[in-house]
Amino acid sequence: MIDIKLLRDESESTRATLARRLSDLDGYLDRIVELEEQRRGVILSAEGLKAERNRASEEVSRIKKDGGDATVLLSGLKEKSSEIKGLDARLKEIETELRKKALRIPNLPLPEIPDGGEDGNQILRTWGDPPEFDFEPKAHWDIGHELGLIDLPRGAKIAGSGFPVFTGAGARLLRALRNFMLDIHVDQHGYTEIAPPHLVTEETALGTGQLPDLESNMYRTVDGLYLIPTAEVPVTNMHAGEILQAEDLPRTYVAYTPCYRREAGAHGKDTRGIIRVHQFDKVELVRVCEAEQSPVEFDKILGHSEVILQKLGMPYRVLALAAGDIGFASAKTYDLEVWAAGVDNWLEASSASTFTDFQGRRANIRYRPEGGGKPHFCHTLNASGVALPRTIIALLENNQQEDGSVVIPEALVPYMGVDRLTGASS
RNA sequence: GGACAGGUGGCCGAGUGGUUUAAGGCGCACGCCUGGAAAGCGUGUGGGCGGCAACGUCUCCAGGGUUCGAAUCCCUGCCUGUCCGCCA
Repeated sequence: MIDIKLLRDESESTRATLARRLSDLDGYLDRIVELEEQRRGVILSAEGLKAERNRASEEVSRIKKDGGDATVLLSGLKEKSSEIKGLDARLKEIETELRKKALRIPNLPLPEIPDGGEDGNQILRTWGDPPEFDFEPKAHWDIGHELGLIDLPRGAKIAGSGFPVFTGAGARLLRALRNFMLDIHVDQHGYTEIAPPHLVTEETALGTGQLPDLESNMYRTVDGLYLIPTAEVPVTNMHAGEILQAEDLPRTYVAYTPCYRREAGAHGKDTRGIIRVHQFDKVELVRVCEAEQSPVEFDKILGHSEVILQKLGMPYRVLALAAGDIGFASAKTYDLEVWAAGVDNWLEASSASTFTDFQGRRANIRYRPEGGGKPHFCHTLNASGVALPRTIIALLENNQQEDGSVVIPEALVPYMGVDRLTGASS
């Protein structure tokens, strides 16, 4: 959520920063500032009256105690009281609209990120070399079908397109990758493992910023709960409404969960196979830290994601997203795109973001500074560590052999139990 | 799902309409005492909003209502506990 004081006191620079997102918010911002002024005016009048009422009430109490008659005083109070009630109702209206509007303002992009929309994204560096083949590499949907790993038609039969079924060694591969990633993040990077609920309340989805912006991208149950689109949502919100101690920060969490995305109207290009699906598995990293620490924390969390791809030997590149391309809640996002030889493309396998105090403000996650003092909003960060389907795509496509088999990366062999997928076991 | 009992500050706990602008205790912080510590004594100790500040105001699970005035009375919801039912 935007800090309305910023909008009020540093209006021009704040508006200029928001304008980097390339969406027109001026009307909204004007209305917010207007409402904020009204709000303060009403508070001023209401509180003045309340102070008078409280003093008079004390007086009534004293008179009654002494056995006196307070009738005269009471008749005047009745009017005052209804006036207060009116102002309070008005205040509530204003605050409701103000909150509704403010919740739709995206986060302020950090100064260092590139300008522009998707075209402004910058490739910062590349790790590893795309593999060379003496034959025409196949796409993962063919490999997955031939080796009996992925059954798309049956998934479509059960739940519709975009719901893959993993079978045999394919299912084992998911399990192996999940455990491999969790082990690294827990044992080597020091994250606390979390197994969160997969359904969350509306308030929770508001806290991390999926609502109201991405309403159409989430599955909603008849009970009003939402299926999580990422573990970020339940995990970050664990601390909603809490005041943490600075010395307990950063809090670092890793969670494996399925992710559910409606992805309305996403048919067509780049959606074949399991590139873009309605349900997929992901290992997610979340860090909650003090405000000053978030730049350092960003480098850490990004590095932790990279380790996974490096250990799996997957070529990838790091993309700095432009201000017009980052997500609603993000202040800065780097994507890790993994190379996939069969589809001949870079695929986003991880997205690392810092949300500065945006989510902290929405979910009311605060910390008390060392040495005491008023609480501050926490900064939150997350990164995929990493998403499974695109890792599987890269693994199958990059490691395929001319005989149709797929070599398992060495680091994953202990988890898979075999060093090669041949289709024999599926 | 049904019945009953509850939800008060960091924690325990008192409080059934008016100095509760929340008693008391624990914890914590500071001070006194001490060679040092413990004990003891004293002082302080939540959050939000408005205000340059003084200060004001709100906050006893949440939201409505009654009243001049609500932690306290009424309604709705959420959560917790116990028992029963159902169930992986």
